[in-house]
Amino acid sequence: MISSLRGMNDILSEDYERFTYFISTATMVAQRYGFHFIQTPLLEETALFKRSVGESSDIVGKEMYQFIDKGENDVCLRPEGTAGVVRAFIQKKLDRAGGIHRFFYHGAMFRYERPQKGRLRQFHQFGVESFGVDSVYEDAAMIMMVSDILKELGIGYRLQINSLGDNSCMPSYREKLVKFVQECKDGICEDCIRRVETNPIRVLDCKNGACQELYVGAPKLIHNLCSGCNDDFATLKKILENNAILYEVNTNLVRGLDYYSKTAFEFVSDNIGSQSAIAGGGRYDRLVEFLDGRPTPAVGFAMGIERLMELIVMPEIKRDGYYIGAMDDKAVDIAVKIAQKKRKTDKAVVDYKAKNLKNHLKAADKINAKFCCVIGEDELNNGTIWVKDLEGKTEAILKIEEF
RNA sequence: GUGGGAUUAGCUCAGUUGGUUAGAGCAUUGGUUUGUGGUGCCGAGGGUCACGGGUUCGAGCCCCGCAUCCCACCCCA
Repeated sequence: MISSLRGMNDILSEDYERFTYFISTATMVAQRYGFHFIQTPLLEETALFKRSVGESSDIVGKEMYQFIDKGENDVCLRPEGTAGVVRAFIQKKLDRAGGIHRFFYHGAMFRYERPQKGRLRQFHQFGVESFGVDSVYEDAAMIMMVSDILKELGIGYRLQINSLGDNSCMPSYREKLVKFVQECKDGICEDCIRRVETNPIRVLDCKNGACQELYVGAPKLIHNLCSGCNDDFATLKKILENNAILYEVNTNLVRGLDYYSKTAFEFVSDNIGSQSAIAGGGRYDRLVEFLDGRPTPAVGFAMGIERLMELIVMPEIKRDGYYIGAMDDKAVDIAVKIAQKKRKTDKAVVDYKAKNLKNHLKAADKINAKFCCVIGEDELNNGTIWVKDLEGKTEAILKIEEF
């Protein structure tokens, strides 16, 4: 037997119901905020991710499905969604056109990781990207959008926010931090020694307890912001408070992708195990320029659909459509004909096997039909059909041509 | 990539110190009180015990390998 590749799952029946329910809910909310759908390819030039996500990140460093195609191009399956959207934005010259452009997307992402619950090699994200708005109100809108989606789906969460600073305050902070970490170098873990070289900010969210103890006195990003970043962060908190969004400031919150600046946020659930981040995002004002576009402020987020699917409270399934059966083989043809008529507007399922009324009712109940319709001996003789509303428990005998 | 646990019917799981034909519940399916369901009763089908080796007279059970899932690390959504 051939089975699916490790960390790559089929989505069917009940899972698919959840999946589409999520997509339609998230789409509805994104459209309410004025966002438009965008679809970008699953396969992109490897350089796109190296330049945007950053070579120091684990995603690019060791988790990409990368290969040389038949035209000798270095390509890879997208490990995240933002880079492709930004690439499309620039390629369509929307950076030159100016104005505001708001997109949402959803689709498969690929990372060669060791699978776990809530962590797959092929997984799905829903994300939005906003270009051309530098106001921190847009950052807040991102957070409120995620909050709205989660509320619609009945999902509880904790929101953590932080500010990563911008070009005028981040570099000097980084120097300060590197200096601090190098002073306590002897006590820190191997990973942190590597991080100091590659991406020093990442030491802050090291999970190693010994490291964390050493970093208690480390300079905090939040205390080293320039006045612009500081004001924006204060404004962001105020907007969230005004709109009744609960948050906690996590000064160690660092986004895993290099392109973020200023606002960073993460939505966390306590109910799905260790892969607890269900949505994350922030501002990335420098990325468009990095990818050869005109400097354009931007902010966005992404949600992990498989992680959310575990948490979604599905609305109650309502009885729907017609079940049509016969108690005599001679009536099956009539049942099929009726079904074809009903299918112009409704769901109709025919049982091709003659059986007694009780069994028809059982079968109709099993498929959650609203109406159980049966043609028995009497009905066959009179040109009628017996119809029972399984919800209201009322029944009637109708002329077939009137049904 | 590192460490740990699990894998028996479609699903959830029993299976004694290695010993005849591997069980249950649910699901599926047939019958039934001769035209009233979601909640009766009786029956049936369904398993190379993940896969590949080994030890043994004999392996679902012990040993080795391998795959997948789960957990922790790592990473992140």
